[in-house]
Amino acid sequence: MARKAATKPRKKASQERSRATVDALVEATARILVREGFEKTSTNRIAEVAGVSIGSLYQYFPGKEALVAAVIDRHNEEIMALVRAALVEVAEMPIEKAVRRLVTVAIEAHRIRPELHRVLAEQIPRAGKLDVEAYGREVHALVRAYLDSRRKEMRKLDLDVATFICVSATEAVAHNVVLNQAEILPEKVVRRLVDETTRMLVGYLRRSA
Amino acid sequence: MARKAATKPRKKASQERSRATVDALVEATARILVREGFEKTSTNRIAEVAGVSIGSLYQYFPGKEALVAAVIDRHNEEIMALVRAALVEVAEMPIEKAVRRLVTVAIEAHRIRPELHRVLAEQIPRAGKLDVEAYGREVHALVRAYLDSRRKEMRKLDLDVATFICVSATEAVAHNVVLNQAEILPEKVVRRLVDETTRMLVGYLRRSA
DNA sequence: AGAAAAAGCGAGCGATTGCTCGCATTATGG
DNA sequence: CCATAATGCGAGCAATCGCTCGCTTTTTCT
Repeated sequence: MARKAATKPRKKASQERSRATVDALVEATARILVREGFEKTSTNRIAEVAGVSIGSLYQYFPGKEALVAAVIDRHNEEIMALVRAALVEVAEMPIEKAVRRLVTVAIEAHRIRPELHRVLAEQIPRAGKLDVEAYGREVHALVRAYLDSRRKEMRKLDLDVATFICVSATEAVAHNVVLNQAEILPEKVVRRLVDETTRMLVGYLRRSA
Repeated sequence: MARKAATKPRKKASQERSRATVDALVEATARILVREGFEKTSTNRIAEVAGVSIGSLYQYFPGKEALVAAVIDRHNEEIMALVRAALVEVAEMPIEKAVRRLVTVAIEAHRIRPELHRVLAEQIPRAGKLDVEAYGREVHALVRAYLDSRRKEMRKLDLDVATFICVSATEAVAHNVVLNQAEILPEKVVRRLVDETTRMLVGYLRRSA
């Protein structure tokens, strides 16, 4: 609180070409994470790959964690863009169609950058955890709102519990589909998994036994 | 292949008190992981906390990765013991009871050492990945075998796909229950989650639409 | 008892890491 | 056109890391 390093604001926004520098640094971080792993991701290496000096790096980022956090945020934002769009698109659909769409999107979202996703999932640093939780809460709220709006088509259920379970299950299937089989994913199998997951969720949400 | 360091077998089994040394090292690694995080987990620190010299550490473990892998293995083995026992216990039960039991055990298993589980889940090192996959395959095989034995009570389904989805969903719920809410877990809510998850899975597996 | 093997020790090496600071280069605006 | 700010630079320091090696202590076996 007291000090803020007057002469060296450490982390400053950009006005001109500095934007490019920041982008290059984040992009380099992502590439190194994917191609060399988290352990090899040092600030010196990042600067080198980005074609930027370490001095410049520290003008925009307070440390390695900040770089990695930026990569994570970028990736999460891409995913969230898909998810948000899907939830809007789905707002007026009946649950069967909606669930199918959402499950499909969940898998697509996890497939945006499989290798990066894998690294981020497997070698989590430490920071950014709060942000991830924030995204989680947002998804929960959005899905909950949809389920609430379609209450009439469903059995009596505890909205929060149902949302929690549906979101967890969907994420898990998407996550495992991308992480376990990775590259070799016959489109047929994916469709099959979407069908089955949809069946499970719809069966769980609908009225009737 | 060529060299094996004859005078320094590096990683040797134990005969007497050395057992205690190895245990102390693994236990110290776990404690540091939980209390100081993965970054602070250096071989020097591990030796210090274990009350053992670095020299001794390197007599039994080829490096930091091996220590962490040992902790992971230990933890996974504890979990697998519960899971294996549950699957035996459940072998003769009808699906409703069996699923309820398995979901309960999944949550219990994730609760063995919540903080350690969290660290291992959040700050994975790199090694041991193969072992984790091996456990995953074992669970898959066991569950698949159970489902196969109860085929008559269920609708026609692709065993592998159904197993994959059920295991993924159950693990995800258990995982999130432990990681998200962590300490504050009213027993009532847990029961509720078990009930709902069971309902979803049984509804998915049973015959009838 | 004594010798050999097993276990334990820790100073200290070479390498790497995160990061600073003084200076050079480029843009902006009066 | 030049003063001032913004941006970029990179040698190099202090700290830390993983790890070795020569040595002492303890145990085992005869």
